Amino acid sequence: MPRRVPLYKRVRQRLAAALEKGLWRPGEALPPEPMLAKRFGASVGTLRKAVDELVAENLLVRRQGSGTYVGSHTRDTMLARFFPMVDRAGDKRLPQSWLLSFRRGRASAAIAALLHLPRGAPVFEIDNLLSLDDEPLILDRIRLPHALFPDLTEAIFAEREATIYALYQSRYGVTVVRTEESITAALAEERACQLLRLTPPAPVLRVVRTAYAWHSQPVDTRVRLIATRRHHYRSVLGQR
Amino acid sequence: MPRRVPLYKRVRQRLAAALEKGLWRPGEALPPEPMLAKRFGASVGTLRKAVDELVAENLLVRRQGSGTYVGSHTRDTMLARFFPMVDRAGDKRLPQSWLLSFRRGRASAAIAALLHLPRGAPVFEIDNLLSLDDEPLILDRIRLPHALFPDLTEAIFAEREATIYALYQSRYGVTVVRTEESITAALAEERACQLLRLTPPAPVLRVVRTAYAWHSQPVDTRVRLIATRRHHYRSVLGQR
DNA sequence: TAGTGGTCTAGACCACGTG
DNA sequence: ACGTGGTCTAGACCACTAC
Repeated sequence: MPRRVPLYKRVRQRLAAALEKGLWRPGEALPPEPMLAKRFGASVGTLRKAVDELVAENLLVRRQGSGTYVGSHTRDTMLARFFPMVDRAGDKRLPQSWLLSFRRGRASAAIAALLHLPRGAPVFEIDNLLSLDDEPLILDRIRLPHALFPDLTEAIFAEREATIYALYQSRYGVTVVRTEESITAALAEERACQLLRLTPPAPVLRVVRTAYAWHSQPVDTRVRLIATRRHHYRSVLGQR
Repeated sequence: MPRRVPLYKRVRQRLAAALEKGLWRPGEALPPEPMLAKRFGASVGTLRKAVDELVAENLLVRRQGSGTYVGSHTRDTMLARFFPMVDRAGDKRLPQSWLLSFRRGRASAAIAALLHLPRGAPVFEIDNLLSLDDEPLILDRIRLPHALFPDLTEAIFAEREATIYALYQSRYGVTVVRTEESITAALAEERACQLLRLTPPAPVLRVVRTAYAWHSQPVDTRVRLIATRRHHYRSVLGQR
């Protein structure tokens, strides 16, 4: 445990806290750097070092000549940061989404552990099918805590304008910053084969994905079956 | 195309070129920052910004009070950066390696494309089995270009002291900085089932991994079948 | 104790974007 | 033309490591 916390780390923390509190909305510009530096009692150089870290974590975006902005979940950031599937040519495109079912339920032991909830806590249970070019690609079984999304309804979910994460951010002030996925190989069950248009015995990727907001707060978790006929999961290890 | 390249970017390039040339060996310390700054005709602050970038890419490692060192492939870096498999508890351990076969061959069209070689160029063809706790986990079919590893023999490969990437680095001066993996689901063939101790029909992860050195120079490529009985592939998307 | 990288400052000038 | 972030400098002091 470091006794002495550097000034730029403390500035970083205070800035992050202000962002989390919603002091500036997603997409909105922060005050100019000299003003922020004065407010936090630091030099511009030190303030910049704090901002550098938040930019590296995609919480802030710098635009030279214009300003520093609060990061927001657009289709582009979604595709670049959270959608791992590429086609044979290595290209990415956002899939179409098809809502299969929307229910209220209670968290099982496994779901409760992943979402850091008490067992039996109310959750939304959503089944969703993602397709590219009318070919089914991903079957999602999503669970999200009632506590974070109190007034969510099937209509709100189905009629969202952008991605699911963008809905979390714009309507509930919850910003997903990281997801963790665990990938195994599995044989698709009969119903999954029908929905994904596969003929048994069909091997699929079985991905358990949990999304987190700041402070590693779990936002949603899903079990995802992926048909890798024409697309594959791309993973880059090492630098960058 | 930027007309004006910032000084710290030019310093970064010259530093990276010196590293690639092997001016300092992996694990060796660079000269102190004030001396490097003077050599490159920049202030210490600018030199530090260049070093920051190379540290972020894992090419350099800073140790306060001691110096700045050339990064080297230890078992730890291997595990942390290039080995994606974790057990149920989320823990990682390096697997044992078992050499199945070592041959000389010619690059097929597919291999040649991945390794940026002319078709038919000489390559080494290595089959390798990775196990954890005497349970087979990964079956690797590795291809590497003769050109990069001219005097490689089965004995040198089999009797290496550390990891394969560490061998590339210490004996051939080739440092892997990035790998790209494409993951699909597949059913293991009969021989793969035997080697991985699976009973058909057995779903496995089929991973095509290509490793790159600086300038995106391909170093090796492998087709890897992974049995996900007790371990899964962990992938983190978004920040960090 | 000497030498290393880590933090912090103050200020000058540049490149870019917006009006 | 103005205001923004981007680059670059010079120097002071701190924290850590090695001897």
